[in-house]
Amino acid sequence: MADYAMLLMVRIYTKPSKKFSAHQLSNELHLGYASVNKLLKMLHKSDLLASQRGCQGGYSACRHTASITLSDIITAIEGPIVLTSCIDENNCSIENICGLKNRWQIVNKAISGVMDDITLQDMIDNSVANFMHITTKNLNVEERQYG
Amino acid sequence: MADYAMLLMVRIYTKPSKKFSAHQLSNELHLGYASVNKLLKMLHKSDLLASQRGCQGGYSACRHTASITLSDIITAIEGPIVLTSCIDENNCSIENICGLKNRWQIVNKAISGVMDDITLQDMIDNSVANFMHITTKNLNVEERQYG
DNA sequence: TTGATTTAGGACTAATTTAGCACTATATAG
DNA sequence: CTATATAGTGCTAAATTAGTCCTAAATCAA
Repeated sequence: MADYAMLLMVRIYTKPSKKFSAHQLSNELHLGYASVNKLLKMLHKSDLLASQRGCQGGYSACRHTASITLSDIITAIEGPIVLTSCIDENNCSIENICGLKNRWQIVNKAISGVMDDITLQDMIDNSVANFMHITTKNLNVEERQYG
Repeated sequence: MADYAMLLMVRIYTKPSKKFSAHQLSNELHLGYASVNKLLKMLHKSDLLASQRGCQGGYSACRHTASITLSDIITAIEGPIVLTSCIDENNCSIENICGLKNRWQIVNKAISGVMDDITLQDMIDNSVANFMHITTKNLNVEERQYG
């Protein structure tokens, strides 16, 4: 679902001055109306979209694309990013036996960190350059395949 | 489940010369026998553990801890790491409308890359030093909280 | 004011996924 | 031969998730 949400965000933020109704987006992107409707509500609740009710209303951009991260969008739809249950909950029955909690926390921060680095602007701009800070920092991505 | 698998791996690879039966690990780590049994089979199938059947048999280390990554363990239990369905499957019905596939691929590689950088050795060693290459490269982790 | 449109919010249902369990076969040591 | 322990497969139940539905509230236009 988070990928649908990203698609909606890209569509709306590509034309920041326009208002988009759920019906319109559903038709344009060939996604089910009910799901689109629900996702838009969630994105608005997390302050990632402005909304206006009533006739001629709809959803629209409300922030700068560079200030919205992949993390923000995923969190809005799926809740906090947690690799293991021991991180945000305190219900791990084997916490004292396991002893890996602090290391999982670091791993989790590393993953979240990557998602914090990727902005909506990166997703809107279809150029490799916008991803260089990700690709060169973390891994061996062969850039030509995205050129 | 992947976190349980990691726990099993850490336990077994901490004493590489020993053989561990599923019953023994289940008791020691307070995890259900059936689940432990299943996970060990999967880890063996992915060549992350050696196994010996029969009386006095069990599972044991079969590789170097530095050559086993978090990626390996997660993949063994949960299959390929894919953020979005468009990445490994070809069943996305809106692929031509969406246009974000190549960017999702990069994001996915970034996440996988982090997990490729973390080894079983990192998880076994309970020191911050072993995670420095992750923490300093990717993000603003406050190191003191893990000291 | 009335009606059409469109979001807000919550509840409910159906589908999928996942965890947990059971059973049979195979291998090994004593 | 027997007890132990993994290998492999299939099934069941639980939990999660996707998708639907309904009612309320806001806005615009006739």
